[in-house]
Amino acid sequence: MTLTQLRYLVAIADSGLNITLAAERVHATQPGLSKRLRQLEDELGFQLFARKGKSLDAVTHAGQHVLERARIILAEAANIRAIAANLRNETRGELRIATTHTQARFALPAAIGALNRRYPQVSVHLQPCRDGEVLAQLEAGHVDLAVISTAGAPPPAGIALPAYRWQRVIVAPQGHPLGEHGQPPTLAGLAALPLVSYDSSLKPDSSLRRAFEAAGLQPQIAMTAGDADLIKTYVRTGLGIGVLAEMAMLDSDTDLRTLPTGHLFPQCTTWIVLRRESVLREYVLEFIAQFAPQLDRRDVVRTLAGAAPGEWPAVPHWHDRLPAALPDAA
Amino acid sequence: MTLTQLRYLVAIADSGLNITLAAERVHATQPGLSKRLRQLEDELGFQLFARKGKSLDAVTHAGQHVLERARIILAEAANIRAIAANLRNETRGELRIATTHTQARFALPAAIGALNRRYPQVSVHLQPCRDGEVLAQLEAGHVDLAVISTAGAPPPAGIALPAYRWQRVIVAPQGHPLGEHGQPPTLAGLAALPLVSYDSSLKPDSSLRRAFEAAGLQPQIAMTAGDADLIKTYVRTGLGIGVLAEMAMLDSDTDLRTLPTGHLFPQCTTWIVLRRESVLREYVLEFIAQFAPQLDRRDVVRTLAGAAPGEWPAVPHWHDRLPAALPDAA
DNA sequence: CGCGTTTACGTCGTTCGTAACGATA
DNA sequence: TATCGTTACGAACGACGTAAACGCG
Repeated sequence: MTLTQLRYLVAIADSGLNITLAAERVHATQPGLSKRLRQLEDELGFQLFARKGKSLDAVTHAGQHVLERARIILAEAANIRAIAANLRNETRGELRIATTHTQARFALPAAIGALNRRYPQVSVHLQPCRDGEVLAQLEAGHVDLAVISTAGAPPPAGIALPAYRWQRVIVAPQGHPLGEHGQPPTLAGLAALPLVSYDSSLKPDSSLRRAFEAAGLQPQIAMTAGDADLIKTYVRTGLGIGVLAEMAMLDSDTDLRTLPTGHLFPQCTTWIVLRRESVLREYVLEFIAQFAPQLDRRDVVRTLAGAAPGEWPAVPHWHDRLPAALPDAA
Repeated sequence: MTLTQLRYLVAIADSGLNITLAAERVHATQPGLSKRLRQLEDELGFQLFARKGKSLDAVTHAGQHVLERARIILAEAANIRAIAANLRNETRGELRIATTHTQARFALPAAIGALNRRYPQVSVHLQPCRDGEVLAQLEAGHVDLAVISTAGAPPPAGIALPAYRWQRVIVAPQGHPLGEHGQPPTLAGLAALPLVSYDSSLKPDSSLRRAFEAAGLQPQIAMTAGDADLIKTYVRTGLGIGVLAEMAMLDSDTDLRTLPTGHLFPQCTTWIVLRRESVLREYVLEFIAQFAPQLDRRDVVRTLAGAAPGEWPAVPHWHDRLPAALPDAA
C-alpha cells in the first residue's frame, strides 16, 4: 500500500469511476492509474470496484470502507504538508471554499479582498453549491472550508464557527402598496401575495416555510431561484414580493423597497465550517479573522484540535459587522 | 512523502531516537532509515528531530505534530489491511493486549484460551504495564486493545467497554485474628494493621487510599507489589494483611483466609479499551465476546464507528461471569 | 468507429543493502 | 575504542509514459 495508490483510488472514486478523467486530474496517465488500482486490489485481496466488462461499475461495499480510510489518510498527509508550509512561512497556496451563491456574492467579497491584499499569492476557489451539498464537499475533502447558514442549531458536521447573524428582508418594487403606510407586513399579509425566494424555501424543513406553517398559513411561492440577483430581477418585473437575505440588498438597489422581517421569521446564523482535526494554513486563519473578526485565532485553533467548543463571543449582526470586516482599511 | 517514510519516522520516535534500534524493529538497515528520515525532512523543509552532533537529541515541536498525524495515517493504513484480512477470512494474525498483571494472570487466561481454541493461528502478545502506561500503549498504537480497571468513570481515552465488576478482598493468613469471630473488618480496624497491596495504591488518587482518607484514616502500607502473587506470598510470611482484587484468589489458596470488602471500598469496573475508529479483526471481536459475553458484537462495532455509546447491558460481577466466559465448554 | 480499459515494453528514478568513513563519549 | 550516524556505491526493483491491442456501445 502506498500513498500514491490511495490518492489514485480516491481520484477514481471522485471522478465517477472514470479512470481516464481521474488520470487527468492527478496529472498522470490512464494506464498508470489502472495498474496502481489493480496492484492495490491484489495486495488487499478483494475488488475495490465492481466491474462490468472492463469498466468500473460501482464501488464495492468493502471499497466504501477503504475509501473512507483512504480519505482520512490523504487528509492527514495534507495536514502534515500544511504544518510544513506554515512553518516555513509559505505565502503561496490555495483556499477552496464551498458556499451558497448569496454568501459568495454578498458576504465573502470583503473578506476575500482583504485576504488577497495580505496574501496576494493565494488563489481562492469558490465552489458554489446548493445548500445540501456544501457539507458534503467539505467532508469529501474537496474544499478547505464551508460557509453556510442555518436558522438555529449549528450544522451537524465538522467544526462550526458562528460568523454573523442575519435576517430575511422583504423586497418590493417602489410604488408597491405593501407596507406603504408604515404598517409592518404580517405573515398573513405575505401569504396572500405571490412570493419570490430561494430554491431552498421549497424544502419542507426550510425555516421560511415553517414560519408560515406555524401560523397555519400556506405561502404562495410564485418563483424560486438559487440566486439573489435573479430574485431581485423578478421582483422588479412585478412577478411578486421578494423574500431574501438582507446581505443581498445593495445601496444601489434604489428602485426596490426593503422591509425588515424581524417579527416574522427566525434569525439565521452564518457559520464557517471546518473539518475536524484539520490543520489550517496561516492564510486560512487570516480569512477567518477577516470574515468573523469577533473570533479569537487561538480559540479557533484550539477548537479544531478537539478542545470542547467553549463559549464563543457574541455573534454580531450582519450590519454591525461590516466595518470590522475591513480592519486594514481603518 | 511516503508511507515508508512515516513508518520509519514513527519507529525512530518509538525507539527513543535510536535509529539503529528502529532499523532492527522495522527489519531494515540503519542507513536506510537515516536516509529516508533526511529525505522527509528535506521535503517538509524543517527538522523533525533536533540533533546534538550527529545523534538525534529530541523531537522538534513541529515534529510532535507531524508524529501525531503520522500515527493516525499508519493506524488507518492498518485499518485498511484489517478490513482486507477480515474480508478474506484470514485466520492468522496477532492480538496485542496492554494490561496490568492482575488481569493478565487471573482474568484473561480463560478468554485467551478460548480464543486460541477458536483461532489457533492467532498469536497473543500480552504487554504488562503499570496502570498509568496502559492507555499510552494503546494510543501510541503499540497494542490492539487495553484491559484496565477503574473505581468509577470509564478511562478517559478511546472507547471503553465495561467487561465486569469486582471488589477488593482482604487476605490474611489462616489463624490471623482479623475477623475471626464473624465480625466484618472495619476501615479503622484495617488502618491499624500493616497492609500489603498494589503499587498503584500509593498513588494519591488511588481509590483504596481515598476510601481511607474519606474516613479520616491513614493506612499503613507495609509493602506494595505490582503483582498479586507477590502480595499473597508476603501475606503468607506474615508481613501484613493483603488487600487485592478478588480475581486474584484461587481455590488452591487454602492457606489464606479471604474476607469481602463490599462495605469498605468502592466497586471497581474492568474495561476493554479500544482506539476510536479502529477496525477490529474478527478474532478481536471474538476475544471481546469471550471476555465480556454480555456485550453484543454489533453494538461494539457500532460504537467503534463513532455511534453514541448507547446503553450497555448490565455489567456482571466477576464471580457471576465465570461460567459465561467459557460458553464452548458447555 | 469512438471511448475507455488493459497489456506490453523500454526508460528512468528510487530504494535498498553492503562497506567504508566520521563523530562522540 | 565502542557505539551510533552519515556517506558512497552498485544492484535490483518499481513507477512511469508511450504505443498498441482489446471490448463495448
